[in-house]
Amino acid sequence: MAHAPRPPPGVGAQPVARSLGRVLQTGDGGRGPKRRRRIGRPGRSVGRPWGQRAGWSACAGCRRPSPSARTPRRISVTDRPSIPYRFDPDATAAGLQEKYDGLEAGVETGDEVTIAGRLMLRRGQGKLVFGQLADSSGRIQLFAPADVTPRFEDFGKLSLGDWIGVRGEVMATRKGELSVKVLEWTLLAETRRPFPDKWHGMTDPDTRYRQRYVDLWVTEEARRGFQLRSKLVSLTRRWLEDRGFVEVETPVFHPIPGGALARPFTTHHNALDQELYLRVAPELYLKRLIVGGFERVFEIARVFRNEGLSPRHNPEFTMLELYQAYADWTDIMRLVEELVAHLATELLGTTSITYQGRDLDLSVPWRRATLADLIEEQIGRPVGLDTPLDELRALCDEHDVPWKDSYGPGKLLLELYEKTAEGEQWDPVFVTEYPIEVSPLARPHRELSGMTERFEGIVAGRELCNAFSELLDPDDQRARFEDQAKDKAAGDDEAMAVDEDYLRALDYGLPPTGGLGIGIDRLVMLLADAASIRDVVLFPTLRPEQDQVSVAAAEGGDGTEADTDRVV
RNA sequence: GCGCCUCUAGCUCAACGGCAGAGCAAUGGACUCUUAAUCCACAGGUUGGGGGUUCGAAUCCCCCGGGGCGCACCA
Repeated sequence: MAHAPRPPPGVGAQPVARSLGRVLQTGDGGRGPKRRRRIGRPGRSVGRPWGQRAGWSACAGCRRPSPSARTPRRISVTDRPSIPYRFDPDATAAGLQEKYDGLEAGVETGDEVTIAGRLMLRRGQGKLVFGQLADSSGRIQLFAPADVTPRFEDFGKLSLGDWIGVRGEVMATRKGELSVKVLEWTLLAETRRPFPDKWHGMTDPDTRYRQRYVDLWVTEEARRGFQLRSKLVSLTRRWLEDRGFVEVETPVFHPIPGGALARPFTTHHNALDQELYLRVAPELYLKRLIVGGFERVFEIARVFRNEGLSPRHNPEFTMLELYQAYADWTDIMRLVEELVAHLATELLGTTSITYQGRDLDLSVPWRRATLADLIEEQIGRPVGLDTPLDELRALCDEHDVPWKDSYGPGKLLLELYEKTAEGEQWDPVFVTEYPIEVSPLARPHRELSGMTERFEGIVAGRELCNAFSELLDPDDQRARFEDQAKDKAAGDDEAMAVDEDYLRALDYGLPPTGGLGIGIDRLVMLLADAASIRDVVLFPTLRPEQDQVSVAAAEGGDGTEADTDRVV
């Protein structure tokens, strides 16, 4: 009710106020609950779910237009106390659907339950109202006959989207629809804004991302995706803990950004008067922990990269990184394929999945192929680190791969691979043997000079993980850092800096270690069949809405110079 | 950052140089078994913002803003 958009101030409020007053009047007229539920802590009587409310009738003359919403208030400030402080549902929609599955049409069970949720559909039938209540588990029909449901008139006037609590009897209608016959009900929250079309829902991506709270109620797939994400993370933790991995938390603020080739966000700590970077990877801290004696560690780390947005990139995203002492890259390959197959089996019941309409086989073992082999598959010519620079450059030109004079053969190979081969992969493949030149933290290959024991897992044409036998040698690491620093000095924003403390840690001795980083968002995309990373990130990074920017500007400025360094 | 597309009622969409419309939601009413209920009535708009062309602009052009996709960068 009262959802006419943009009403003139003060108009349209009267009838609404009156009916609303009734909605809030919870007098039970002799039809009180059989068992009064006690809520609040023992000894205190803070609001009773079905009890009388004081003050509701005072609202008729005090209505005024809502300051923010386009729709007028239906509950005045003085009415607010009639919303109970607690509510105790003892059943869920899905739980009832499961428990009473197959209940015969017309049966009244005599079982009373208390449920709560949003009213998502409503169908009036004169002296009978049908509703559909949605909670986090699912939906169930409400059955409200005039001679049974208290404040029947008001029940029929509830807005789609209102939260209500209901006590009622489990029954099946004559048509066989499982329902709860409403014996008591109370308003738990009104919606002052109309919900989107009950059939078409919400399709505008911008609105879905900005107002995820609405999207989650109206878009089934959205809920499913995020539930899957939650389960995936939980299963991953359990799986790793079962294998002796210890979960840790390392700093988000890094004095020296490291662990990945990426542009960091910068910020400033006032008390330390210190520039800090938001981490682009937790890698160097986790390897310090191996030095410190944690033999198997992992972190599910939110990381931040100051780079473009795309359907596959969000500036903040979640990486699982893990490090296992005494393991090498082959151990990590097995770990990755087993973990992913385990997650697919647990979440989807199979390793034969469909992604974006195309079959995808995640079953173990995954294919192994060298980076050079995959390039050759695409361009029909063998290449390697010993291919003359001129030839590699010519090949790049031939395949529209841009290159710079500073690129050595390793970088040229990587560029060729990424532009010609990576996107062509579909079923999982471990791409092995990355050049040292492009792998500043990976240990040199035990047999091939110029190469590292590094691999990436590619699934559905995109990188899912990056892993290697870790570089142990402090002198080699220092040399690699210095090469990176040279690039950085030459203007490469993504190059690493020399991290003296990390080198000191290596001086104390890092044992042979296998390490891994998996993009959790992309893994969820794969298993949730999501086309965009924004479908698996609850609140993806967006340009702020205009009026929010002005609010932020007005509230900012506490006089410190840090204001100019705010990370946006 | 560049290119293409897009923005119309709360939501989903029409109208594509000639009176801005429909369905759902809302509002008033009818209905005791509905399933996106149905039926009657009623209301709802600075067509993202600004400028221009035109007798006339939601429609064509320019600028600005939001978003989507692609490229670039990356995971």
